[in-house]
Amino acid sequence: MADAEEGRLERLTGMLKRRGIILPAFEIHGGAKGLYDFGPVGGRLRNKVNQAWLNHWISMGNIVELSCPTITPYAVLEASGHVGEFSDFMTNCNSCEEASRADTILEPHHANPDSLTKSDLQQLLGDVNPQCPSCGDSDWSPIVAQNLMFNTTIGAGKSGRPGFLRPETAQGMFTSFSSLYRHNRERLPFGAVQVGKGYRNEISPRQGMIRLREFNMAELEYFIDPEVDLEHDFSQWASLQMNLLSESDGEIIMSITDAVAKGIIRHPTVGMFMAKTFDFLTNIGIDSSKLRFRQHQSDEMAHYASDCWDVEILGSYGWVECVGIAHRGCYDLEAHEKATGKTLRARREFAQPKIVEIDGWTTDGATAGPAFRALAGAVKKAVEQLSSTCEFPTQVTLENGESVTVDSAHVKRVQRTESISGEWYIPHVVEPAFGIDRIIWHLLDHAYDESGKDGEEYVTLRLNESIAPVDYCVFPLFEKDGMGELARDIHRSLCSKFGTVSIYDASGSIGRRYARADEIGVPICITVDHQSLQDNTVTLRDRDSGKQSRISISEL
RNA sequence: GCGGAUAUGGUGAAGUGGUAUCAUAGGAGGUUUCCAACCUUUUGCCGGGGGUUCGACUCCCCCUAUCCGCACCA
Repeated sequence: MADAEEGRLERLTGMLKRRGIILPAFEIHGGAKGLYDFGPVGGRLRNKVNQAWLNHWISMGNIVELSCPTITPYAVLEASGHVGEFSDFMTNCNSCEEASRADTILEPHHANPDSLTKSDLQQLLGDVNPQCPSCGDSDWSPIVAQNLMFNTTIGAGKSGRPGFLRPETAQGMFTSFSSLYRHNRERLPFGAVQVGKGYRNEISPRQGMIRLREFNMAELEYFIDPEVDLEHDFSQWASLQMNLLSESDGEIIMSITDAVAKGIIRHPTVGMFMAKTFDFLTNIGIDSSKLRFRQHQSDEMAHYASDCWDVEILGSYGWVECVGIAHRGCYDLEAHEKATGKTLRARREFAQPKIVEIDGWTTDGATAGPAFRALAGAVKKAVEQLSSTCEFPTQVTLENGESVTVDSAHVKRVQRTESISGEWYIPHVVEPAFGIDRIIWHLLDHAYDESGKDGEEYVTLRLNESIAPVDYCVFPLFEKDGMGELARDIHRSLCSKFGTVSIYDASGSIGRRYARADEIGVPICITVDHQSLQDNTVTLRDRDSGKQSRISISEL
């Protein structure tokens, strides 16, 4: 069984290469690890999957599409935590030049070296001075952070600023929050989607398209008010049993509706995106029996996340994570706020304005200014903290620790009633993130059917019509007597329709041409024969059933 | 990054210290050709770089890529 599966995987990748779907990139120069081409057929496939994905989310009505640069300044990814999180700290042995990870060689000397900062590690390395695992010497170079992101310089020469190729598309959507907020008339919830390239300089790309250095990702950021319980209508998924691997209950079969009701899915909006993700994947042709949701363990989730579910799809490489749906809290917007000092918030109006009685003190600028000079600002702050019953003169302690005497001439009473109509808050984010390459791989894997009609070796790629890269093949039964010309006319007229792709093929026997079309998953083949010349009808042949029907050319 | 295996037409394979064989696919022509039919003809390959040798696809070294473990990781 394993051998048969192995053979299948090789035949599948061979076919993908032979037919121009997925190929190793730059092969004539020896190739490059972790980089793939989508070929003349695959390019269109990728595009259709991207478009289906965009359409699926934009149809929600409150989701907009963004396109942000892949080149990203250092500061953005520093704020997001990627500069720190995506790093390994490396040190070189000065004797044998062997590179080692600092946290690995310090493992015997610290409970959790992974948690240390660079300078802590450097300190510990100097104190312990461990032996090189390779040559036994103890002479280490300074620690350098080796990041899994691709470095680049934005600009030339001295004006160049450090940057990276983005490791995910999400950050651009967070940094665009203000624009999104304005566009959506300052009302939550709303979302933004983006499909595009991401880059990670993986130590070891493996397993074909499963781990790449440049990959296609599609991410959605859905901004919500944490204090509003969104109403999601789960009724359409109520009877749909899902394969769930939950953190507390293990493997269970349950509808998403029930899992949300029981609190297994901790947030209804996460549940809603899980259900809609299921719809998307099955709509484009992922086999629902080879799909499951796996909840992250608490220690596996990023510290800021409150719930995270992966969609795993079963294929030739086993269960592979293809989508992650995470409740990220306010982490991202807050991180960019902290780093920039800009406000990335939404406003929440109170049902009833809050009436606040203010009764206290402030300074009188005319007297306090000359009296306290440079300290006047700090004195004002301190005085505004004083109770309304305070009596002057009094000693106040300033921020810098100094103590000054404030007397009644420096202050004035403040008594007023304020009505506060609302407040600003940092929205929370639910993020479904899709690995498009991995999804495409599984679409192909699930669609690849080697079962010939009579036990013969015959390949059909049973791709869903919505993503099939070629819509029609047009064949003249013979390329003579005018059949070729008629077939070319039909081909041209199909191609001129928006979004329709047709292939004209007149070489080889008709059976061979059907076989070629089946192998790249063309749903419908159109054949022009002698009868076509007389009555303007053609044969339509359906890929999956093989059934033929005659229809008039005008009905195509 | 460590260990192991591999690298020959587009694809899948065979083989040799003296430039390569087979199947399949592709092009052209023929055949009333509807599920990889047939006939003729044609195109196309030793991953890259060094070394040994009169001569290297073959032997040696390095590199690159692929696959499998380990490690790492959306």
